[in-house]
Amino acid sequence: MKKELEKTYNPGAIEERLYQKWMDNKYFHAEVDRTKKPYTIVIPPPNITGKLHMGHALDETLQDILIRFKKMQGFNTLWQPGTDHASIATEVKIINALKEEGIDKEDLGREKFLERAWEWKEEYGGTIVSQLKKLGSACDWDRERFTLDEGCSKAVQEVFIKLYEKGYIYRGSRIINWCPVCQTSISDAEVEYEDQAGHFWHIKYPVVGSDEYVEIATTRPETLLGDTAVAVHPEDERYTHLVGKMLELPLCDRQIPVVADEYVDREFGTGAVKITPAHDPNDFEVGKRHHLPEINILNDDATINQNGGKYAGMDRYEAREAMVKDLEEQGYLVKIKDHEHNVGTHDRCGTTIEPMVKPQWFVKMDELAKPAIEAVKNGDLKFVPERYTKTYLHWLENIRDWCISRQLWWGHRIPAYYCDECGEVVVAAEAPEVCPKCGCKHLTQDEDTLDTWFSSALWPFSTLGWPDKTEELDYFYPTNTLVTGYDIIFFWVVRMVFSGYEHTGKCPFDTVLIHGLVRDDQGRKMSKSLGNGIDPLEVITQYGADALRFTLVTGNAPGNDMRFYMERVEASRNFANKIWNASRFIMMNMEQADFSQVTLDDLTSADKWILSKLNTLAKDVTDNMEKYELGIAVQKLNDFLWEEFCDWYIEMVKPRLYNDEDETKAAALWTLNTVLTEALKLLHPYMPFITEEIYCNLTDEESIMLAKWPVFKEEWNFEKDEKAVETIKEAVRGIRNIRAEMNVSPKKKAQVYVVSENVEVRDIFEQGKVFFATLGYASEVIIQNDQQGIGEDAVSTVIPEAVIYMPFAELVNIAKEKERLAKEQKRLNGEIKRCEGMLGNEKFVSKAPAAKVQEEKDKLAKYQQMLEQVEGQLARLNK
RNA sequence: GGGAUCAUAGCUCAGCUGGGAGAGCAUCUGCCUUACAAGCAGAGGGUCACAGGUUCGAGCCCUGUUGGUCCCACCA
Repeated sequence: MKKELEKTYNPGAIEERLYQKWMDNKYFHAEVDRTKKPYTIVIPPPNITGKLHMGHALDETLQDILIRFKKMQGFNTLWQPGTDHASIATEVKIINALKEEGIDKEDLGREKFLERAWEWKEEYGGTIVSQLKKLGSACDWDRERFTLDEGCSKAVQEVFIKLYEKGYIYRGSRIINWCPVCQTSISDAEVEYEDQAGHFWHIKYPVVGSDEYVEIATTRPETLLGDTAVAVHPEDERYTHLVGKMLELPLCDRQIPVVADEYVDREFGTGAVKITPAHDPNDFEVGKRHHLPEINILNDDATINQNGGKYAGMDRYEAREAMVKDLEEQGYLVKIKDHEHNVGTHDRCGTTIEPMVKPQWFVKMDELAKPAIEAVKNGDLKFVPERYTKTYLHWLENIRDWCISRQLWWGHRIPAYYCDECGEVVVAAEAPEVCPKCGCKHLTQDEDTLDTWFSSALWPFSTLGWPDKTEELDYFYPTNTLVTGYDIIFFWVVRMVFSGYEHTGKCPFDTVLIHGLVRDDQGRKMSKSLGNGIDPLEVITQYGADALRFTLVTGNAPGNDMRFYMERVEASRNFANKIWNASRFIMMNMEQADFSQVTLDDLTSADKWILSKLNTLAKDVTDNMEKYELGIAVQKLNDFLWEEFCDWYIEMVKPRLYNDEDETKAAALWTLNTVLTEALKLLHPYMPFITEEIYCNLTDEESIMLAKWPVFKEEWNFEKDEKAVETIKEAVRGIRNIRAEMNVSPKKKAQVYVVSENVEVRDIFEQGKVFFATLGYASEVIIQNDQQGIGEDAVSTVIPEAVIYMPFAELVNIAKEKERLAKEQKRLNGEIKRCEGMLGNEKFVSKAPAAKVQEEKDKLAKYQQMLEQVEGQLARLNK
């Protein structure tokens, strides 16, 4: 007994139930099964601080589509889920939460702070997961992981020690990016540059023992306190005589040398550059070359430290103001010019970063980058779309060492121990009991934790059990497709690839599917500050997860940004409703006849036509999906289901369904049922909920997730019938067109004469007679080979090989009809001219493929024949 | 400064290896036709940014121009 469906599709009523069913039945769960080929995706782990946003929704939808598709294709699919501890993002949130309670992080202490952090993780870490479930994500939740869980931590430790022993991880005092608000170092990738309106302060540095002075220009006058030289270009004649001389550093009781360095651009500014090795990356390099001292003038919160004399204690910007004032008063300030410059900010908090020299841990990148570069060159790794290969390569080929230590508590603590006595550094999994060098027992672990991306870099294999040699790792790794946004290629993709090669010897995935950003209706980034974000959960509540998913893959090519607005979701919802109602219609009719004995021989042309179309659809959709052209695939599904299946096939079949005497009724039902079932399977990856609900009601099968992916079947390929039905469609469209233009009421039925001299065409119409009643408002269809019995007042439409006549008598507006025919005449003449032009071109005929030439010849014949008919009609009316 | 990318219907976007321009929304005209008005039928609307080139043939390939977006880069 088939259940009846409700009149409109109500996603809220079924989504939760179906997801629960999938979970209960363990459809998402994967086990090692050597008889099947694996297909694996690791989820880009969302931050535990996160709330589901549109970016996630897009990312997860793409992955879910691939997983469901591959599962139906027979792969043993694993979608490995999990979350990221997101060290800095989370730590900041917890600090803020503590602040509200009036608690300071330092006062609380590391241990207690971490307790709070774990509590916090338990409380909020589950939110994002429950939200992912609402989308329908077929993740294997039994295997859920966390970047800070035991296994992942073990992997991190293993990697750190291994790289340290290999000399790829080192500790050193180098210039790093410092965030004065978050009070931690950050990597180059985390610095976001933005153009800011600023100034150029021109300042005089007097030459010692002379009246001369050197004028320098700076955008950061406060760094003057840390200057240890002024550099000029070695070939700059303005300054050559000063090289080696000493300058008086204004406001400070110090003298600094003039050095010559090729780094200086003579054309820029005054051609003389103040060198502050401790607070500028370039100056740092210059300082190293000239053995200049590094004077740190900043505290960790970017206030001036004791090296700043009277300015000590001031904030960096306060000090700037005060110093400029003093410089002016003392006559050192030459001028102030407006100047736009690039300022580095911390991508998390927007604070202007301060370059500082600090002891930090780094990963040496040159060797590690090599296999990652090789991977795309030898084809082991492929980007979709391909253009992102360049982005990836460019970054790797210009990579600098990666600063991995962070002055944070929430994260993997660096497994390095320092001897309090002799300063020996020990890197080990366990704290050493005694110092291996001096034997004392006083060792202190490094206070710092690792960059959060250090652990995510290992995600594809740490989640599968690495460093242990697990069955899962052996079977599911390397994974297949990685789906992520172009904005984290540097942060994550690059690091996973070189980590994969280094630690497992393999590329962690073969394809990276890159998607763009989801923007608002005006093309702006969705952001909290703008308040223009659309909450995916609200969209799901209002329109259903299927509609949201459908929207996110429709009309978009891989790697492109998309605009998101509610009208698009409504269109998707309408499509879901269309499927729902078509299914409802079919199910209502199913019980009226037994179609279990129907064979292909029983099918009519219409049945074969739609079956054949479905067959092609299965092939096309599969091809598109294998090429990651999901937007195209979904468009084809939409067109097939809505136009071909609903608007044409179902309408064509109705007369047969409503007539119990009709011998082909069972065949119609069989076809309706078969085509719908197969089409639902093709649609399932995109709209998992509605397809599951209908499929189960329709078939009594357990789940569409267990169904086999439809493939092209030679026995469902009916070219002749496809052609025949297309001819009928053409005729019906012609009839409708005339009626609409003549303003004939749908209530007024009319006779339809089909005149064709071609027996085969007459035969097609003979078989298709039944369709004209409902589709073409025909009261009677007369098919003949001449114009016998057709009144002079009949209107007509010409299609290839046939003319359709409709006697409307009093309704006909002869003038209008002539106009219509004249327009058609003109069109055909144009087409003929085009064909003749091409065929008259000797080069076309000789160089174009023969099939193409033949095609044009056929078209020409067709148009000539039609033109003749149209002109015949005109002549008839002009009589 | 380097690189990527975009410019197609009123709006938002598709257009796969070059072979007669498409969708959704919007607009206009008819229809409550017993699956669906979240619907049906019909219509209008595009020198595919501009200028060259390759080709029998270009929205698609090449060069340049204009305008927009993004990424990278140490110009103090």
